[in-house]
Amino acid sequence: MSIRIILADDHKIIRDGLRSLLEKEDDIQIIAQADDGRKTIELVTELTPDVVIMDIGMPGLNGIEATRHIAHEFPKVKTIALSMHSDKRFVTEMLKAGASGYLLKNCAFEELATSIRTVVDGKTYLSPAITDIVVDNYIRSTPDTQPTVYSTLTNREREVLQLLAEGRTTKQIAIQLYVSTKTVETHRAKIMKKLDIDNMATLTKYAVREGLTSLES
Amino acid sequence: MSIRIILADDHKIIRDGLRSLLEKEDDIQIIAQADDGRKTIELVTELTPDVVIMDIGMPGLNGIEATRHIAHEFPKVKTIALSMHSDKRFVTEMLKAGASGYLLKNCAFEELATSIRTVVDGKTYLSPAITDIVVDNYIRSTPDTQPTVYSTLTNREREVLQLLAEGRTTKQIAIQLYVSTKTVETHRAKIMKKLDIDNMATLTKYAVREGLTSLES
DNA sequence: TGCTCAAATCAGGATTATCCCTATTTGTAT
DNA sequence: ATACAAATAGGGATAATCCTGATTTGAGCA
Repeated sequence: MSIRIILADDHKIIRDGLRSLLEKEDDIQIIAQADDGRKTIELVTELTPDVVIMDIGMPGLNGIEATRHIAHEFPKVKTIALSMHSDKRFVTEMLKAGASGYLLKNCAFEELATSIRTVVDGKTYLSPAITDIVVDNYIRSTPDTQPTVYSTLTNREREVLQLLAEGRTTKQIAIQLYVSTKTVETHRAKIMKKLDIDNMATLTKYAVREGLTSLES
Repeated sequence: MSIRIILADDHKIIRDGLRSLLEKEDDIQIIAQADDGRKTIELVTELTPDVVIMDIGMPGLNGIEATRHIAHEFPKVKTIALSMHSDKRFVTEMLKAGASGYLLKNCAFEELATSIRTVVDGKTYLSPAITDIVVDNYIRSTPDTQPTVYSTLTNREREVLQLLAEGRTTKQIAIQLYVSTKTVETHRAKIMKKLDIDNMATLTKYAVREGLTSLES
């Protein structure tokens, strides 16, 4: 009895490629494909597959919401997230939603096959890069709260980060906050250390992703 | 004599999938793969393939710049753009850069195979959705309503901007481009003057909006 | 052919920003 | 009462930035 799989990704050629790869495995069988979250849920309801390979970024209903729904309604159906992002928030949300695996799109095919057999076996499979994030998060987490990257920054640090990401100089920020430039420097250094970022370009992108500033201007 | 192809995409599993699909075609042969623009150029120089399947969004040197370089240095090597975007600006720039084909990632595999044979035959292949854009543009033949990074910045400046927005230091960029740090500084200064931007945060946002770099990482 | 101009390259020197380390004060939770 | 994180800030070394000026190369054109 082979493992029955539904592929969900909004890019057809990627689905085709994955199908072509998976067809080579004797114990794996693609039974359907979907290009958005809603379609995926319909197919799962109809076919109850063993595994869903789920892209995160899909139009309409995204992969995270679809996974949440499937995990709730069909606990036996395992979901493996296939994502371009190693962004912590996506990982966190996807795992909270009930995914049994999380793979990055730059992984090798062997990893996909391995992950499928792993989740069918009732275990969790994560890409190595993802494991790092999850472990890191676990180490930092207290029994009570599950701190996100966002909550690791203090109010003052977020304030400074926002101003930095809006393009202000250290001096301007110091004047605006009525502190010395050295203080602003210290805040920035702590922010960067906490986020493991060492340049303004990456820091700016982080701030945009976190909604602290917009892409405009 | 089969068609010799180089695959360039920064996601390994996508390359694997495409390879798996293309291997089924008797007249098509994958001779190498690359995960960024610079590597692609090196491989083209070394192997002179018939066709390069080129992802647009790659780190370091992006697909548009790589295509421009290849089309100029190796006119016999055909490039097919494989993109998630149907954004007019990407299409325009990719075709201007010298691409012989433009496919959307949600196309069917048959289209990819067809496009390869079409460009080898010396013709141009466009996804239907792309054809609409190009035809629409041709009919109206209006100049671009708003200038993009491609009209205001030189090739070298765009290259530097992309690296800056990816978080590289001046020194790293100088080393990568085999020029002095002073040269990189000059490019950056010119970029900022042209765009009327005076800080890295705003410059990074600009690069993201223009598609030179992604928000991730 | 010679001219012009933009693009790409780089230097010197002055000014700022950043990095790394250390330290004090203050509020808060136990 | 104490322990700890947050906010503040300085000193000194290193690196980036700003401003000015200069050379080379190639493309376009009278």
